[in-house]
Amino acid sequence: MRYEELADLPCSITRPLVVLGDRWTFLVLKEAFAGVRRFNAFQNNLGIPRSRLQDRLGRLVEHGILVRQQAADGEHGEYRLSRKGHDLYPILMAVKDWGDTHMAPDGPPVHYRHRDCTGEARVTLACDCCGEAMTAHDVVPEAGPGLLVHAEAATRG
Amino acid sequence: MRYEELADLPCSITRPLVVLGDRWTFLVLKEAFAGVRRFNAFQNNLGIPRSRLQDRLGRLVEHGILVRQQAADGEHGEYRLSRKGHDLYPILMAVKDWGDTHMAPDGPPVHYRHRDCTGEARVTLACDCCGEAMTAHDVVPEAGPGLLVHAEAATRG
DNA sequence: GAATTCGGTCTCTTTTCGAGACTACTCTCG
DNA sequence: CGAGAGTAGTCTCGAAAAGAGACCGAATTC
Repeated sequence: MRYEELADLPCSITRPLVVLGDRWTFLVLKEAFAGVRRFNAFQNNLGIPRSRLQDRLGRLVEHGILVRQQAADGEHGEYRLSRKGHDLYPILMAVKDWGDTHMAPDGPPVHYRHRDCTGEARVTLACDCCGEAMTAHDVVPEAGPGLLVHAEAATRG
Repeated sequence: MRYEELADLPCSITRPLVVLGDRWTFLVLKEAFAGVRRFNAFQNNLGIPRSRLQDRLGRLVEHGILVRQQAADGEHGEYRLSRKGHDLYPILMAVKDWGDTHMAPDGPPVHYRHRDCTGEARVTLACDCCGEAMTAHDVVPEAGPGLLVHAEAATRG
């Protein structure tokens, strides 16, 4: 089971991707952000095989990204985004920005507008200190605490 | 081939994900952003099966995300990020932010620092008009030009 | 000229995926 | 009550994709 072991690496890009990186998971999340909560709604909107959907929803619940709620009034359960799941939104919007730029020859299919404003949601990468916009070229990686802990554990273990 | 057909949908989240959404592609890109350019380097760093890597690199080149460069001085070729590929960086950094927040109990393994500054790279979602920070709750979807063109094509076809 | 390196291919086994039938429970309506 | 519909979830089985690792050919090094 080599692939799953990647989740043990001290890398904050790799670890999420081991959970989220497959055909359907991000698409399921996209639907969740669009307000979808019922099993059949996910299934109909995406055309995902039912057993696959079952699997993915289960994994997302397991990781605390979705929360299973048994609706009060005898209705069927619902899958809702947790706080942790909600925090995934910038990832989807970053994907959207890229899609609009590079895969939408006819212009954006959907504008994601700011409520009560003419503007649109846009993802930016910036320095949290000086606020300057950044690209990959401006970034210098540097060991952080999680790496040291990991190295110590590896030495002991 | 139902899954690939998702790429035809007028959705700037779905379309990129059909290309990028699988086990390895984002991880390959992460390596590319870390400066990796050689086949064996990708393979060693990730532990990805060689045939799989071959496949993924090929697809990324096909989509103009990586560019195959035959090095001038008889050396082996290299895979480099195109402009289009380079534009994927915010997605990876958004994943990184989420990973740091939710999957790094010992703190971030790696800081992505702003060159010549004490700050760190951070992804933010904001309104491109008023500049205010946004979350999923502040977003209202609205039909854009790409959707209309799509609808017309569907009507004709 | 033997060994190595490198990118790449091939083969075979295992895993995952996809399609759709099937189950079980609830609700509704006559 | 009993038929029909809606919903969530399971099962089966053939197809596709992934994984491990051997193999190949060209260039490079020793």
